[in-house]
Amino acid sequence: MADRTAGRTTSSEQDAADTETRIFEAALRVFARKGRDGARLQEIADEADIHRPLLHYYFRTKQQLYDAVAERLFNEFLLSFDAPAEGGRFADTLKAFINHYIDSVRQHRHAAMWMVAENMAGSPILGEMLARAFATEGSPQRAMVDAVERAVASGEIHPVNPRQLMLTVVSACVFPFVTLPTVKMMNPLAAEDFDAYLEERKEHLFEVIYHGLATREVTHA
Amino acid sequence: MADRTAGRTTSSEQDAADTETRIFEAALRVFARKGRDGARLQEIADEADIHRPLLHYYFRTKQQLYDAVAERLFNEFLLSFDAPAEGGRFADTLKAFINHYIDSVRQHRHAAMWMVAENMAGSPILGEMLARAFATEGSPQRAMVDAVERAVASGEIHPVNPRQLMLTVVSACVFPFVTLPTVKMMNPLAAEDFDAYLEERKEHLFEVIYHGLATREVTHA
DNA sequence: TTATTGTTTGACTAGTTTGTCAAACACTCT
DNA sequence: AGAGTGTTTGACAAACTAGTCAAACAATAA
Repeated sequence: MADRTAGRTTSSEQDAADTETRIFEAALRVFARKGRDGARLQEIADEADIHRPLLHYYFRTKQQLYDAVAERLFNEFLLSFDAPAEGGRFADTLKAFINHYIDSVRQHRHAAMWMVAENMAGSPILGEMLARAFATEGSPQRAMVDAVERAVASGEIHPVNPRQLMLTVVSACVFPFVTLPTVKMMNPLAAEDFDAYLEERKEHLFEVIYHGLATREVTHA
Repeated sequence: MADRTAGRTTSSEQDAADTETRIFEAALRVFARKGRDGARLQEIADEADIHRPLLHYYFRTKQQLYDAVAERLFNEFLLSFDAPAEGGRFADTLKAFINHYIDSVRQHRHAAMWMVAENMAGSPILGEMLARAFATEGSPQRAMVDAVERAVASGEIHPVNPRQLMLTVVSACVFPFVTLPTVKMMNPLAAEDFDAYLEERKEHLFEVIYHGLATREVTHA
């Protein structure tokens, strides 16, 4: 790869940056569609509108291209979350989290599917990144755990394992995108107007998770 | 493939059936591990302990082998569900559904991941099979929808879109298996004793979904 | 202008992988 | 035993694909 100096960007440097970006974005799309093994470098090159050997010039090998795209993608995805507001009812925090998560996955559907594929292939990298995020003071992920614990302490919600809860919420937000064709076939609204369906889903998730299904409150351990 | 007659099975017919079965099971494992594109026919042959051309003798092409395994796998998975009991509280029905679903996915983890991969590749076949199941009088899937509707009518639970609810439950049950490496890294118990973790998860899911997080009941539309 | 540096191109290679085929084999039935 | 059927084997071919390379090209700096 070119060693770009700190000085004024020249037109060739501009071209190079453009090329690299185009490769990057094309690779993102193709890998997301076809998976690492199904993707062909020729298809990526075509989609980036460059000659195939340039892929090797910028990213040595297919695997290195894949890894580079994956790492940036995962980072961007994790960084796309805001920390929940400190004060206020947990109900609002939860609602905001659900809404934000669904919007995020809708916008970064490729990234979400990529991460799932990586997990199914046994890769630990998402786990490592998430573990780092949870260990980082002030990260949105950590803040969410704290918010759950505060809400339990304040008595707003029942005692609950925050990690189980987060997994539940994330599952319910991400899974529909991962199984999109099935969801669209099973739900007329999802097929007609997916955005409207997602709004319905946001409401549903909040109602079920915060208030539960049962009509009368039951004391439970 | 051999046309097996209706008469007494001969030893060669037995051998052939064995071979076919071994191929089938090897293909299941390899495809589940590597995906359709990542899987090599040689690896399947090795794992089945046969010569590679036999794969073509029994299943014309790689794609046909893949399709054959996928179809049987999906069918078995859908058939592995029992219809919920007719009477009794919905709470019990829901609890049984969650427990059964988690156990089912644990046992057929390969199938679940395969179905997710197929969806991510855009395939409609899971949707088609599920749509058929939902349309079939007396199927477990249909029975679950009915149970939800009865529970709403009887006032045991708040009004809820049964399909949204089922998607939520299924998401929360399947997703942890799909993201297993991450789950194990984020939750010590999952890494140490996954079965115990799943028991914890069953409880958590029922509590959250049936009773909700909130400590006091709030009237809502 | 000319040298230098980084980028792009087309041609080529080496390895892999699916799929075919004819011959060898095993088993059953007459 | 011998014919007939279905199964297994080893060798082969055809296609594809990642990766290499040297030469052509473009832009800048001296």
